[in-house]
Amino acid sequence: MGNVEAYFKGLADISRLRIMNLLLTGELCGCDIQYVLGVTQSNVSRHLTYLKRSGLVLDRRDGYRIYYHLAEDNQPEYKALVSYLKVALKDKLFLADTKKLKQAIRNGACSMSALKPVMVSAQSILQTRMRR
Amino acid sequence: MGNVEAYFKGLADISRLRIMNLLLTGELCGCDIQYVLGVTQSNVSRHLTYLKRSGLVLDRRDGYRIYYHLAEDNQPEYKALVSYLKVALKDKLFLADTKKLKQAIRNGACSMSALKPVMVSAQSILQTRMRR
DNA sequence: ATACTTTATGCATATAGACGCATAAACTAT
DNA sequence: ATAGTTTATGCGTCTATATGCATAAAGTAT
Repeated sequence: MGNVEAYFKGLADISRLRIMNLLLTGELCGCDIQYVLGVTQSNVSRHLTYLKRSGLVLDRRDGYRIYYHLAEDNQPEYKALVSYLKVALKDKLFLADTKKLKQAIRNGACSMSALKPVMVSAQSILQTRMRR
Repeated sequence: MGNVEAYFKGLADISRLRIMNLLLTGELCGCDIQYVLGVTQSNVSRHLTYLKRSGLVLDRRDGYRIYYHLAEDNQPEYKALVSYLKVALKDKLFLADTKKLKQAIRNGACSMSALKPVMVSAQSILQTRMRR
C-alpha cells in the first residue's frame, strides 16, 4: 500500500482525526487522549495502533507511559498532509477537544504528572468515575 | 459527518484515489475512467457515487454520458485538499494512469468522441474485448 | 419500435473496521 | 512480593466497504 493511501485510510475515522488534532499541539500520552475523547481505553489504544501502522504517528516509552507524536516524516507528502490538517481541522468538535486538552493539562492531568507526581492522571480520574 | 471526515473516507481507497488523480487533469466520463483503471463498469460507477456522496466530485449529464469533475468547492478546506492531492499523487501508479489517459484521448477514446463521432469509446472497445 | 451506448443498482459474498468487555503485559512504587 | 498505572490484545459482534454478475434505467440513433 502506498504512503498516500495509508495516510488517507488512517485518517478516515472521526476518532483518529480527533487524535491527530490533539497531536498537532504536541506529544501526548494515551491517557490524555482518552480523557479528551471520552472513550474506552482499548478504543484509544487501537486507534493509536492504526495511526502508527499508517505511518502517521510514532511513539516512545517513558516509564509505564507511552507518548505519541506526529511522525515528522521528511517526505514532502507527509509535511503537506500535516499542513492540510492544520487548515482543515477547524470544526467545533476539534476546537472543543483542543480546549478540553488545555484545561486538563492546566488541572494537572496525565501529561503534567511527570512534573507534579502528586497529581493523578486524567485516566485514573476517568476510571474511578466509571467504576462508580 | 463533517466535511473533512467525509473527504478522508472518500479518499481511503486506491481506486478512488486513482479516479481523483485522473479528474485533476479535467472533466471525464465514466467510460474513460473505466478504461484507464481496467476494472468493471459497476465498480467505477460505485466509486464515483461514493466520491459524489463525499462531496469531492460533481457530475453533469450530456447525452447518455455523464461527465465527472472535481467539486470546485469554494471552501478553503476543499481547495487545500486539492492542493495536497496534486503534491501527493506522484507514485508510479498515478503517473502511469495519467499517461494512459492521455494516450487514450489521443487515440480517440470516449472523451474525444463528442468531437469525432466516428470513433468508438474506450468502454465499447473494452466490452467488446471482454465478450470475446 | 429497436438496437446501441453509457450509467446505476439489486443481489450475493467476502473482507475490513469499529466497539466494548475482560484480561494480559509492561513498567513503577512501596 | 504486591499493588497500582498505563497500554495492548483476544474474543465476539455489528456495521461498512469492496467486488462481480446480471439487469435495469436513461438517453441516442436509425
